[in-house]
Amino acid sequence: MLHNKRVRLRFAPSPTGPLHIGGVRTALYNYLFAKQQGGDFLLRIEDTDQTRYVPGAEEYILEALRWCGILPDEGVGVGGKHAPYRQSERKELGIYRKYAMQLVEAGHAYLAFDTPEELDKMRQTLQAGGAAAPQYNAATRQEMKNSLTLPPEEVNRLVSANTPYVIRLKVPRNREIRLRDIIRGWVVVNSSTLDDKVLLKADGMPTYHLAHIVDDILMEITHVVRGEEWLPSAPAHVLIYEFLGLEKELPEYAHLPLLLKPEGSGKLSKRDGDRLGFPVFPLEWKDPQTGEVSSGYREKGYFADGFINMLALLGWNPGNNQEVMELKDMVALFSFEKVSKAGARFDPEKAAWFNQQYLRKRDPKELAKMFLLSAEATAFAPSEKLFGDAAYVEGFCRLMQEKARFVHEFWSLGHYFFTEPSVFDEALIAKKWQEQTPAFFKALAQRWEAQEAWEASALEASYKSLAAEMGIQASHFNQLLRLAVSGMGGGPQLFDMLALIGKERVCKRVSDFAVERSK
RNA sequence: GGCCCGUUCGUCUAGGGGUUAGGACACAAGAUUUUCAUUCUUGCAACAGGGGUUCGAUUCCCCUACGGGCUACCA
Repeated sequence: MLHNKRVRLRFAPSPTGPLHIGGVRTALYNYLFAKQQGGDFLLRIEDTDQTRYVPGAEEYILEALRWCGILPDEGVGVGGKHAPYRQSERKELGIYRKYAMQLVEAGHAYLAFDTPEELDKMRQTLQAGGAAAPQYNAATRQEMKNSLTLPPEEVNRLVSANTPYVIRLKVPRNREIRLRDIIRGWVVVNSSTLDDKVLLKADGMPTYHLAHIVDDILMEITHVVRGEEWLPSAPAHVLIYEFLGLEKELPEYAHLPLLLKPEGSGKLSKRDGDRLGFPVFPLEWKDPQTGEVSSGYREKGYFADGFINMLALLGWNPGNNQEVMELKDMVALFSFEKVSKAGARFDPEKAAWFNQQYLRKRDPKELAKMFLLSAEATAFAPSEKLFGDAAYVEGFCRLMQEKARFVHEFWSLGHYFFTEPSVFDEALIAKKWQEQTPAFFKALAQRWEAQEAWEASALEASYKSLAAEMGIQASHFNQLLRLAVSGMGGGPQLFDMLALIGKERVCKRVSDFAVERSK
């Protein structure tokens, strides 16, 4: 398994629905390693099961990867020298049947004519007889209807009569199969526990087991990185390489730990969806059949880079305590040796924390664009010219990004920057109210009306000196002042906030508050 | 049931024969910020259990328990 060749990895999802975050993570690890090694990352679509095909799923996968910044060098959507990259199209090339027949001719596979009913019956009788696992294997294939038990003339007759048949792998009995996994080390399995896997289905389509190997060989894939659910069948895959005489082409394997349901037990599934209160999909998805909508990280306001960062660390770590890192850092630091073996549940709180970290790093200009697109902003924008003031909106975002975890929180945190506060925290007023409040605030409004330099430090200075002149303790009024202007008790730095909101509105609100509340 | 994989704070994890078992999220307390959801400091909190091997095991081996995956003409 020496690879002097160019490193090539692929992500090969099945278009049976939206990609969930476990799939995104698999794609990410493939991408990270490929890029680190200066190799290629390809996207192949494994649509060999016509019964499970879901319209829109492939487009979803492409868009999700694009949103995440996991861009294929080659594959569906970008093309490349090994096109086509969709297995349903590759089937037309006849490659899968060719390899299957090669195995049959070498005596490593055979034709099986058993109908689904006959298979059912076999499994039932085996189970009734107390067999541990009712499998089509070396022990049972002698009892079945296949090219191993039927005379050659009969096989020929059935084939020319267009009798449906599948091609099965002839798994030898009692052979030790060894497989090296980069993450898990050597995995040893006795071939007797494997069944005679179907390689080519009756409809002429290959199964996953055949298709992915044929394509990996043809596409010169060097590393197979996939979910742990494939580990049990990996020995069969090794056997196929061997039977094809291509042991030398055997890729390196890395079976990734699964992403577990955030609560309860089992692997994270597409069904979990919003039941759990947070998305399991990168993008929103509408089921074409049921019309049911599942939320996505993008639509929930997560930044793609933060999302990817969070996902990368679910099962991998860079070997130091660094957590916040960009894609290029991950590319530099990635290694399969640092991928953990056990499945991981993820913590929605941590996901939100990552978003907060990325929100802090964002340029307020970019945040302003996002904020302006939010539902509240678009609702108020037509009637409020402040939304058109780029510097103002940017200043607002600069203050908000220190407070929020998501852009969509900006509005509830700071709507008073754009609209007059209508709801006041009465409990806080009751608690903080001082006898001199009306007098002080009226005087303050007057002084600020005449304020020349409308900036935070100057405001603070005049505020304090006025209090001193009136012989009162300024700090007792701080929160009330904030409240008079915003309606609430918490927010950004007080004088920064007043500075941005502006003289006219601050003075009016402070004065109105004094008048209203002294009644 | 069978086969395979796994098991360090509540969660994500570092570590690895001798450590005060480290970090992050969450939680709690204190500080500062005039507010606070920020920031800082501190605290809480883990090697599944039992046997070995060893001077010494959380680390290596075995067993058990628990968890997960697979057991389709699905991927």
